[in-house]
Amino acid sequence: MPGPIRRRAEQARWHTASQVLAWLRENPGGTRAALARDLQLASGLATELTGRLRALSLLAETPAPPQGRGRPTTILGPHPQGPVVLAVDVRMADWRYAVAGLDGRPYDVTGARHATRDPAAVLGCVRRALEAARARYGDRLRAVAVAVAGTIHDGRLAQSATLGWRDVDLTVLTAGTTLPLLPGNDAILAGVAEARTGAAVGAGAALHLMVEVGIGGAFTVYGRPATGAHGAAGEYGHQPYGDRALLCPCGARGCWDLDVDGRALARHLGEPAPSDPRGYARQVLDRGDPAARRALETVAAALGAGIGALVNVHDPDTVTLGGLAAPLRAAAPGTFARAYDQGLMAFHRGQPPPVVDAAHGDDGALRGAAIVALDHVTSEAALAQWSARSGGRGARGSGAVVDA
Amino acid sequence: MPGPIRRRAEQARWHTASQVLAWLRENPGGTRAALARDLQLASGLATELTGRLRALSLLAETPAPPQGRGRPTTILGPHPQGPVVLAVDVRMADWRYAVAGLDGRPYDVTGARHATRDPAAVLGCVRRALEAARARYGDRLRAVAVAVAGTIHDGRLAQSATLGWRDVDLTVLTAGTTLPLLPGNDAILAGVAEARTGAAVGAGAALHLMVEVGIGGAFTVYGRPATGAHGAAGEYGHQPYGDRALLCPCGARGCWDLDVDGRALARHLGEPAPSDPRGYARQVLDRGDPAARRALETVAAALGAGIGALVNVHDPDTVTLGGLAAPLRAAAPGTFARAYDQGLMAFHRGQPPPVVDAAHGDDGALRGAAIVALDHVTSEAALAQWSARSGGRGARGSGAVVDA
DNA sequence: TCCAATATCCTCGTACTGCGAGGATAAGAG
DNA sequence: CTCTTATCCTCGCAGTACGAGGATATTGGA
Repeated sequence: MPGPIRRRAEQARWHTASQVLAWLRENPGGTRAALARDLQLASGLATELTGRLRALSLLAETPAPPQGRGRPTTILGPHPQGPVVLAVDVRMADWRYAVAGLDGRPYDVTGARHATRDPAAVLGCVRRALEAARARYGDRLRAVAVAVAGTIHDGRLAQSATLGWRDVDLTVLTAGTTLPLLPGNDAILAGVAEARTGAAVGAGAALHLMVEVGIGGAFTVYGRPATGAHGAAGEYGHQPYGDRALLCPCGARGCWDLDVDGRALARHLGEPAPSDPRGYARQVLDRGDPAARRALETVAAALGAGIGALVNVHDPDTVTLGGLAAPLRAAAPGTFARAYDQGLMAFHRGQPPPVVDAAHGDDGALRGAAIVALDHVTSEAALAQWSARSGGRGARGSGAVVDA
Repeated sequence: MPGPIRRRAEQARWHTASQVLAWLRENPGGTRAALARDLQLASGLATELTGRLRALSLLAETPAPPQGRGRPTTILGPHPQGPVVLAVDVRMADWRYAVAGLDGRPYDVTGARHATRDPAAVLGCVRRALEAARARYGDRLRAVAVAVAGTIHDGRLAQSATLGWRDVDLTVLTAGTTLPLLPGNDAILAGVAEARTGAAVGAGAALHLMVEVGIGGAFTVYGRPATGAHGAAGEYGHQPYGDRALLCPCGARGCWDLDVDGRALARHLGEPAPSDPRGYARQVLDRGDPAARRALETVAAALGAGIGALVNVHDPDTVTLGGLAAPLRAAAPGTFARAYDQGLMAFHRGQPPPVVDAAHGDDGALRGAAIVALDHVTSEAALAQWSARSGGRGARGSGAVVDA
């Protein structure tokens, strides 16, 4: 078995606790009895575990409303003094952030438009939000995840066509703190959100595609993204599925990017390249004239054909469409479906993976960031740290619920 | 944490044992002291574990030749009565099989040409080999892995251009037995072998590409292949990187397949489509005339460009070339390198993943099959089964080496 | 030849996690 | 008020892992 071999001693004891917290996020509002059933915990262990986690401020138990006969159970939830994470999404025109506790529900979602798109200025705003969260939550703040509309490479933002940034160091966000920083591509994080809590729940292997300016995406396996060696995987927009005559800003030729967004629509309509391809595309989608419809057909065909090709690569259970991809398909569903089918290898055509619209809309990346940060916080190593912080572990026994 | 939640009770106790056996395969001929160091086992635990595994016929310990001062340690190896697996590789013109023990070294490699390519006849031959192994090894035979030059989909062979098969049920190989059958695409398994024991050792994320008839490949993360939902991932040959005017037998247009193998060479040379594209390509590689060289340049460019595109998708640490891919690159290294570079997104060009020739040559798929089968056999669940078979688990203590 | 140094092995007491039986508890149903 | 049902808590037991301390086997040098 390859991969990093972990030091067992300090982590093994947190394995089950980590599973419990993971279950809590997958089953918000779940009861303790359901937990014991799902995880196949012996009744005694359920008592001990919940008691321990309660003592560590990781879990809160509130009496559940009785539902039929039998002794009533308790509802599990995040502890009011438990760890929280900060999730940030830096987008083209604005940025947003939210705090999330162990149940995964983001709260205090706040946002602002960029005053200027200068990297230092934008990151300064994010840093201030982080400092505010640190002031408010103190030691409870355990991780920061940042979704960016651009390519991440070894923790740096290698490039962003959307923001016009190149090689920006993101570690300044947490410099001087011990907070773990988890930067990620927005499309990848949106894919994570779809796979965990969105339209691809239940799919083991899921492909998410998101059109904004160009196209990004993510392939997830059981909700974990394939990020590659440096976190730069999923650059589907730079697959040469398109017209080789077209030169992409990325330096390659025939990039799919150029065939599926507002720039493609403008080209097909014989109009000048739009400065805001996303807004332009939304506007073309609202037009009803035949020329616009023809352009949309062409783009939907390019989208469908490329998705078929990516299904050949990844063999997903489900494909989800985010951003403009959903309305672009909706504008020409028949053309899309035909192109998709024709892009598939024959044996896929019997039962092609369903292509469904994303469930999280614009919130995908933010939610994905929260998920990734919480994954980090509920890892065995992080739980061991948290436990050390709050001074030793919960005592055995004495598991009586002292009520909320 | 997503993914199938496993029943802990019966498997937890085999976790460390599974790690030990995995270590054994990664460190053939390793000593017990090295094991304890690498896995950070307490000295007492190392004694108990090796003793237990020895009692279960999973491990053999032989006195190590003393190397310096200090009490000599023992060399760990597979037990002579330990479990074995059967690895099979079904190729275009022939098929081969081998037996492997827990150290992963295949032995008794045997092969034969196909008398006929009829699926039933070929599978009959494999089945007879399997029966022979069952007769010889009895209960010690614990898994069978079969590499096939074709697309696997939910355990069936969906299609094979190489063999000319369509929708062949492979479960007949083990029907009537309780042996687990692990079918796999040959390129994927060769990629596993490169990642674990070949040219991509040490690379976390590795991309393997193999040209024979068309092109197949695998993306592996820490030696585990991304197989997709049905095992059909990695069909890079059917990416529309090529000329849209060309119709592929798979039903799609512009498949990369058609640009990188013997069929492409024949097309560029104005010769009729070869019945044996692989042999034809080898022959063109041996010709020195300018026309052949031009054709090889074109194919090398198509190969390099496509690999660049796939690096954009997967972001691997290393790329390995198997089958004809290595000589095709060698025939026009400059052209290949340029096309590769131009296919990459700009930020990859600073430190592009190295493209290296595969280390296992023709043995890759067979070795990969052995690796996958041994992964299965050393899984926690399989070890629990093996232990039940040999009647209870090894006694505690009394760990003295009774010498080989 | 004998002794110190070294590296490893084995033994044993301790700690912690997890199991599962048995009884206690809190509701609804009649 | 009692029976049924579902859940919770207590408690003894089993298994894995830790780590200290001593035993053991070899080399190198006196």
